[in-house]
Amino acid sequence: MAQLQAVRGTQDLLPAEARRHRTVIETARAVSERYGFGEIATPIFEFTEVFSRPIGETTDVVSKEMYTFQDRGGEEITLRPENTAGVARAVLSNGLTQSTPLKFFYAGAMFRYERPQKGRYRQFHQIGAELIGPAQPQADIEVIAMGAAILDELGVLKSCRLELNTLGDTPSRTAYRAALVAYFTARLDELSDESRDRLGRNPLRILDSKDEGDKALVADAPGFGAYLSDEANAFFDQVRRGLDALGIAYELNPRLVRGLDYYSHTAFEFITTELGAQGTVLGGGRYDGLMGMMGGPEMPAVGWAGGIERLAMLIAEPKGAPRPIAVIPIGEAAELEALKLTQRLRGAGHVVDLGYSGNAGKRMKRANKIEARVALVLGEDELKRGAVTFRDLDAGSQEEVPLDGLAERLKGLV
RNA sequence: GCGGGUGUAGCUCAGUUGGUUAGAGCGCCAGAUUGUGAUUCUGGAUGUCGCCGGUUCAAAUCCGGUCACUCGCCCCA
Repeated sequence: MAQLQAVRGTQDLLPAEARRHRTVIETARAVSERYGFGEIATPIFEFTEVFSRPIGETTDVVSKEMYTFQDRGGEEITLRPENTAGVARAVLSNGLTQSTPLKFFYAGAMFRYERPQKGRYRQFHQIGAELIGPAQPQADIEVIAMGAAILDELGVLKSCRLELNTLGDTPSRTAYRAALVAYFTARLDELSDESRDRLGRNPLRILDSKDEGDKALVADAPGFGAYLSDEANAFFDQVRRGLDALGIAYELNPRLVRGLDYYSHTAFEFITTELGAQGTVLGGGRYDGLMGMMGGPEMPAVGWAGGIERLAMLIAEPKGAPRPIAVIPIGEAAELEALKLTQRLRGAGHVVDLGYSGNAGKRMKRANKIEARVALVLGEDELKRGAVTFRDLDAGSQEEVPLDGLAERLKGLV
């Protein structure tokens, strides 16, 4: 058994679970289409630097969570830990910067070497949206609204809150970061080990520390407000006004920070209270710096990613396929005719199950087990008369129906 | 990467202070019913008690390690 386990942090999606995933993806895809987002699929692996440069060498994702390896040709390859960098790379590779705005939707597997937990896997799946080109706050608004619409359509928006923050423009953030580093460096010995570690990598994260000692320090730390430029403030105001106008409720959370370096301005997360610590179900923000960091032209953009596993846990049981028709041949002679009948019915769009073995009783049992709506019994007697015995499995009644009347009889039933 | 919990049949779980052949329900298979399901009745199969090692006359039970899941930290979707 030990040898036959799936690799830690990976899981098999059996049909019931796969259906839930599919519901999430198809719902998101349909909504994004209404917003004018076209689906894009980029490779599951890229050259390592596609991720390491823009995401940031010091981030957790790059420094300890990537699946990186050398391929047989000696290339440094990484399994994508997220898809924004891959999409940006595709935009540059394909020269799409000439035709902005670009609107992309995606769904697919991502890989991060983390300690697995409920809602956190090493191979996990995300849906996502990227809107590349527009610098206007309207883009942020539209992208957030689309995320909210998807959550709403999935029926999970009501159990989520939207947290919103601004990380300001780059000069604002750089100045603020420097102020924070100065403040915490002066109080280094009061800082928790973890936060001391964060000071070098992502000082903004300290603001969200759960350590009691840190919290006390954070309370007196400089606020971002003083460092926000007028432009950044005005931008954030417009985003908020837009959300207000659309009736999208949010809470301001000044401690909401993104772990990836390429973010700026708007940051947001839809968080559910129903999944414990892994409550962020969809999150993102503006990443004006990304395209430039990758060596392309400076080009503003905003987007988000949503966790399919997490969403799949929250949605209601999706409705299954229509109930099947069970075709039940009796006797050697009927086998081929049953096969042909099955094929014909499937061609006409019906869900049909043809059991492979067993006597009539066994096959009826199987029909019942798969919750067939009707059973069509085809034996030698029926063959002679060019008919089938039509058994209504709910009513428990049956009658003989000529083959050419079958379509009519099935109408409205399955 | 750090700390806690859990691991017994396909599933959900019992299993006493270590003591004979490890149990139940559900499910599965077969029969009652070889051309008719659900209900019912009868019978049956399935376990390296997560794995490796140790203690012991004796280990599902105690100890150590390990793997996996899980909760929190961390991080994020």
